[in-house]
Amino acid sequence: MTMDTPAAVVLELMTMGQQSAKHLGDLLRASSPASPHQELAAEILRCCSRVIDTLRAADSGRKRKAPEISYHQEAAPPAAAVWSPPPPPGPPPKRRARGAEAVKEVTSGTTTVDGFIWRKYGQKEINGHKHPRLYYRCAHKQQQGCNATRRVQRTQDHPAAYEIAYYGEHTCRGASAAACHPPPPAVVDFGSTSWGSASAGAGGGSPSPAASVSQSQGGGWSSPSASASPSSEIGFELEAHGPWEWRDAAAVEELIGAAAVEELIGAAPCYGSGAVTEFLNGSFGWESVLNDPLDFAGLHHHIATTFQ
DNA sequence: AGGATTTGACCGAT
DNA sequence: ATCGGTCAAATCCT
Repeated sequence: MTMDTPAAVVLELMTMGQQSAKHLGDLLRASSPASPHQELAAEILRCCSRVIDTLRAADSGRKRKAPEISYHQEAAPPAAAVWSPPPPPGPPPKRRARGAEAVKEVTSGTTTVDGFIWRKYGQKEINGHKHPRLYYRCAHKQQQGCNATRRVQRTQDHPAAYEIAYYGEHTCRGASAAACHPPPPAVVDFGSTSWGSASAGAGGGSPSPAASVSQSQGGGWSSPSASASPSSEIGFELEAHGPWEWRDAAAVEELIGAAAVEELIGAAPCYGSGAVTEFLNGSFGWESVLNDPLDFAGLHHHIATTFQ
């Protein structure tokens, strides 16, 4: 891997972060051996290590593991989540079997931004659940016959968290991916560690009560002001084969997670070798990259920041 | 007016 | 028989 790829940039940054976290842990241990903050430093270290491991694994061409749920709020979220395998050949069943395999994620965020435009088509009270389950399908089902759907269920124990199950493949993302995907995020303000972007709100009635960026009707996108105030909450989502979302400042390390890494690898635009330095001083040219539909046509990459 | 969402009904899976 | 996923008419919103 070379520094020519975003993955390489991420790897180097994460390695630096890993060293910093280790240093922080040492400092905390030295100043206060019983400090509970050491665990925090250790957690950061673990996150960095996971990202690095994943990056290297991805670089060696390893495939992702079987589907699993990613818990954004949990202390030890799994490193990866994937789409369900492609449906078997033949006409798709009109109704999927109960408990059919799905890609699930639990997000603590108020927004559910995954780079796709979803249209709500149903809502149902579910036994044993206080909150109704919401049903969405890809907005491009009509034009492109995309069969991807998702189910959003507010979790019982964490009302602010949503469990989202994804079914089916986005057939609209192939040759006409650009038509399916919203334009890439417009603003990235790395200089203040706030990552700006368009937030989907998915247009389809996603549970996005606090979405800070609106999506204009018809799939158009508007962007947050570049001068928006910095945020302590960072939302970042990348989508390779499934949706990802991190919306917790404490999970910034998770932010550059496995999906991000694979995403960046998939993107593989060429960056200069000084990218890390540029990143750190806030001058890294992400914005132009993110605004270049050519780089993102085949990608499902979304970066979101909620300004508070 | 056209598109998006809501909501009751329908129907297949269990 | 019940549950849950989808349909589609009604309604809302821009």
